[in-house]
Amino acid sequence: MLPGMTTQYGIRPTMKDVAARARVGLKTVSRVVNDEPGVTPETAERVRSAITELGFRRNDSARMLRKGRTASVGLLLEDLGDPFYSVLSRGVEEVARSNGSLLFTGASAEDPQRERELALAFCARRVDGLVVVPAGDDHRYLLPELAAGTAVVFVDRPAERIGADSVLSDNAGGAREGTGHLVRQGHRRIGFLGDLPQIHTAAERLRGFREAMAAAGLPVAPGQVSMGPTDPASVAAALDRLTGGPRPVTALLTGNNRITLEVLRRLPALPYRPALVGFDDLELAELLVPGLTVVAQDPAGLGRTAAELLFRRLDGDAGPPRSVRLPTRLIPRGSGET
Amino acid sequence: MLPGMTTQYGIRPTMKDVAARARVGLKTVSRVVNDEPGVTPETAERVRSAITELGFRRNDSARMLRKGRTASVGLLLEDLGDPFYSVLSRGVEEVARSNGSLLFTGASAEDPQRERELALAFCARRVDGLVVVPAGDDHRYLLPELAAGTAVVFVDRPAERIGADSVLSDNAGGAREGTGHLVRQGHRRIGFLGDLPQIHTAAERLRGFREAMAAAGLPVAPGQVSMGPTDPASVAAALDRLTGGPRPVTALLTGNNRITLEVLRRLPALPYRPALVGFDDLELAELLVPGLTVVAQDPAGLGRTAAELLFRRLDGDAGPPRSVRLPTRLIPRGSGET
DNA sequence: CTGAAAGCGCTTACAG
DNA sequence: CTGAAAGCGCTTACAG
Repeated sequence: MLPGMTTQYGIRPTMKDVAARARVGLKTVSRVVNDEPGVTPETAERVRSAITELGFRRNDSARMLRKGRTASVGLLLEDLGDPFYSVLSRGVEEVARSNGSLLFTGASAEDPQRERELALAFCARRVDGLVVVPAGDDHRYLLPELAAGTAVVFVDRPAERIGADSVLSDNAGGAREGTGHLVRQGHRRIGFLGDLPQIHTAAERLRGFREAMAAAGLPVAPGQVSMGPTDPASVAAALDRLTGGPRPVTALLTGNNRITLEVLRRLPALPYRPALVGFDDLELAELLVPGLTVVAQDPAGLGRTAAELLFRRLDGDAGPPRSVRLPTRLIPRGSGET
Repeated sequence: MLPGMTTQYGIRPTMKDVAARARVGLKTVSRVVNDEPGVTPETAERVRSAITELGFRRNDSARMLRKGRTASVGLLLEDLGDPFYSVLSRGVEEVARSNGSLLFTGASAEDPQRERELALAFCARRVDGLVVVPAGDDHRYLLPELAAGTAVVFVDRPAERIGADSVLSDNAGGAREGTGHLVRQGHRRIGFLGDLPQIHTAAERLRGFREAMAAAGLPVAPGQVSMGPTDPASVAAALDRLTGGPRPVTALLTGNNRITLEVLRRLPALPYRPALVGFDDLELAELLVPGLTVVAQDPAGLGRTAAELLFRRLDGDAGPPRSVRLPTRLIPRGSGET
């Protein structure tokens, strides 16, 4: 216990307790706690002593109930442990902090039901705003919240069936660039190994892949594309299909960091080594032999941009829903230049 | 807007509004909202209609002000984007979710002042408990909070100057094992490249290194140890010192994932290639050539264990402060076996 | 089965 | 400069 403290275990002193001890009114305590003017130095000093002695700490939850705003925002994403999302969340946290907001975080694990429960739980706590990496494909459940004034910005994937701000990477453009890069290396049978097709980013990257192939006049046989879950076994099976048939691919564009990782792990087991471009950068990519060529997104930028847009809305910006698109960047390091 | 909804922008309906519309008392609405018994089906139905029509959603912040517990916990760590901490936070999040709690997250950026501000901000929101990766070396500022009943568990690094639960990796043991491994490969001049010595984990790992060297009867010259900041330039300079003098080290134990990463990046620039064991596993470690030998921690286990301990405290466990130590695991992959 | 009153810990709007 | 009353949106403890 601190010197002079008289706190009792499990009992939090309130402003009322402070007021009693300092022999002043409640409002005077409130003035001192909030640095409002109009308190004589002597009175203020008496209040401050009482605060220290009792170990008083203002209850911000009660305060916010009265004030209306909670100075908190919710961040909802797939998986806190995924490097892509963890860097994204760092971006959101930085902006939240600099705007004086606390951050609720939750993971949906790609489950629409869980996305909805978490988003509504955040809203029930009356967060001022929500940054959402959506898992579901229908966000109308947020309409009452939007109507009530809760700001919502979607990031990485767009809002579905409601009008809301979104911040996305140029997924199709990135896939076009990655594919075009492989085409320029002379590849004609290029494979695309992507995530579940109902995931927006996966569909967009597949679209970019197809566009680039079409632009190069190259056909895409069904056996060149595989969309599905990204657990190790599924990716391994898909890789075997793309590289194992009568006409195996000579190059591969992998649809996200988890897929790229699994493909890299399986590469030694393949009968040959296809050229490889991965969507998303990996931390040791440059240290592999050959270095891993990637289409890099800017996860920190996605998070920062989404959060900045959110706070602009909270500051009163009431324009129509905005859609921000962040560019991707091709980084050749060797694996895609064979 | 949903069919039949009459919500007005920026105005949230309250239980009072629902009660008025359903022509019942406030308490009856409360009963329906909380699935309490003692409401006739007809009355309940009238209330439910009013809830839907108004788009009512209970204000959980107000609820918790009255109930006492907030069903939320705070997680405070160094950096949300660091893979080690992001996996740790996933562990905390999982346990929080399964205990029905929401999670506040904040990053201290290794700044004691920021740690304190964030921890107290969480407490001001009246989180039920706090999981803290501490940055500072004096946590007495939390004494009033502990006294008031807020549960606090320290993770990755211990509490300083207060008694509180902690969940740590066996840092000294892991460093001993990594060093011993290099000794068994025949190395005699082994270097240790660690984080700032005031960081508990860094000091512990250095201690383990020294113990293993002493146990092997090997001297440790000052030029074999470097403790300092982990930005790229500092690590590069330290590496040059350890490998550049008249008696360069033949093997190296690196003190954490950031340091290992920087050393790996600089390795090609060195005149020779020292054997290398890294503290912390890296995602692509097995795919490097040679594979990276590591002393792996269990970050998810640290997070889960800390959160489980926290909720046990919240469930009433009032025993003396507990200190849990999680084992590390040596994973030989090639870089340490030369 | 139903609801009016008091209270959770603050701030707001006023009055002195 | 100071403070009593009302209210934020709920739940608790009672009474009918």
